Amino acid sequence: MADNTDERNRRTPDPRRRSQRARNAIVDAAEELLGEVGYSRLTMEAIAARARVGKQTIYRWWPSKAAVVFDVFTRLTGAEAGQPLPDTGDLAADLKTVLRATADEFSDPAMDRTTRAFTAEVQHDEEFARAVTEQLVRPNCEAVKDRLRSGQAAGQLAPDADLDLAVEMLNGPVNHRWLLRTAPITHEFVDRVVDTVLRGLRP
Amino acid sequence: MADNTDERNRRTPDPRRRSQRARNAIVDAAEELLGEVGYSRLTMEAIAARARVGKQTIYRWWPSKAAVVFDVFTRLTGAEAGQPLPDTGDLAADLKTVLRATADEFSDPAMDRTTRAFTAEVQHDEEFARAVTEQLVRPNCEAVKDRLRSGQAAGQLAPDADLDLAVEMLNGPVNHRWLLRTAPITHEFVDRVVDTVLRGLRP
DNA sequence: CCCGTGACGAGACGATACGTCTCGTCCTTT
DNA sequence: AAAGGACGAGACGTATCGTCTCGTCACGGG
Repeated sequence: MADNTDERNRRTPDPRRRSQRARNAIVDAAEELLGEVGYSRLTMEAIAARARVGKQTIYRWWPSKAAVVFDVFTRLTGAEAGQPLPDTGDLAADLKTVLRATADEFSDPAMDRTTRAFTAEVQHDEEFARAVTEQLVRPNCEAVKDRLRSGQAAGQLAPDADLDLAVEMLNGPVNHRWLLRTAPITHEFVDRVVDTVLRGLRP
Repeated sequence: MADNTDERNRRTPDPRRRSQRARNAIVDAAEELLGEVGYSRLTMEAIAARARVGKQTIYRWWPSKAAVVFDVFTRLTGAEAGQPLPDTGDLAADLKTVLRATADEFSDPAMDRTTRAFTAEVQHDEEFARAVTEQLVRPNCEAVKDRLRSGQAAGQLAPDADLDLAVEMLNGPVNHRWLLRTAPITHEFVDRVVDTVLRGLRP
């Protein structure tokens, strides 16, 4: 406990000296390979080789394969996470806009593969699950909830409507359909989900 | 192409000669180990050792680790898959009964671990996903749909209500909450889901 | 009823990928 | 200018994979 200087140096490298070149090369390589061979056959060694990087450089900055893929994902989704929803005054239309975009993302093969890798990892790594929830899921849910709150204030939802429930009822069906691949996720489908939820929660 | 007798003998062993003892021991061992170390650290070698079985005996009858866990799962859920729902005349009550049972299953640690293993595997194995969908998901959805149809005939749902949509809107939110561990799945939650969906789809 | 086919338990085997480590080089901070 | 440390490269021991090869024994067709 006393003198952990050695250990700290070993465990927490200096971020200021981190090579941005290597970092990008690694995430690039991971993204490419993810598309080529899928998550389960994605290996750290292949990422290192493709990125022309020592394996240690990966392990120095990322604790696991999942963490690397996490960065691939956040770069794909960009700054969009937690972005507030449009507010045109028409609650249904705004929700449809967002959910349609989600549907389109799910239909994009690259995004699909990455998101599945992700979902799988969330299942057997609870720590990773927490990170994903905090940094991606929660912000998005909050953004939707904000828009719902504004709609509620405008009298488009019952004053006592449970907004957390509403969020889950909007996302759940879309997610469920994608997860189990029961049917394609069309705009028509998400539109109907929105309509039904709003109908169920209106004043 | 011509003479594949050798290959056939090798590839398709005689099911009549299959050892029931070995089969049970393997599924038992897999279930135990799944509970002890989790799916990602579950190995074929450990299963074979615990079951006192040659590895080849596992590979002879199951193509993958996922397939073994599939059998663990179907044995846990028992014959319940595809069972018709109760029909007391009160659609909301019947749906709540079933969804509460689902909620309780999700809360059982053993079931939780197995189901997560499952969900993860469904993500990176499309073939496996098909098997799961056909043999577990579809029958359950159909059972719910049947009950909804009967409720629709009784005038409790709009005549033009989309029953496939309804099924997904019932299961989706529960599944979503469990999947992302956003909040505990209480009876109150599933009750509200049922109420909201029925309200959204009533005549 | 008995022979032969083939499933069984056990484990050796080569192949992969893991995560750690050790170099020598070169960049960056002080 | 010096030093510390991140870098690329790859060797290393370990773990697990899926296949294979034994010798044994039980089942089922003749």
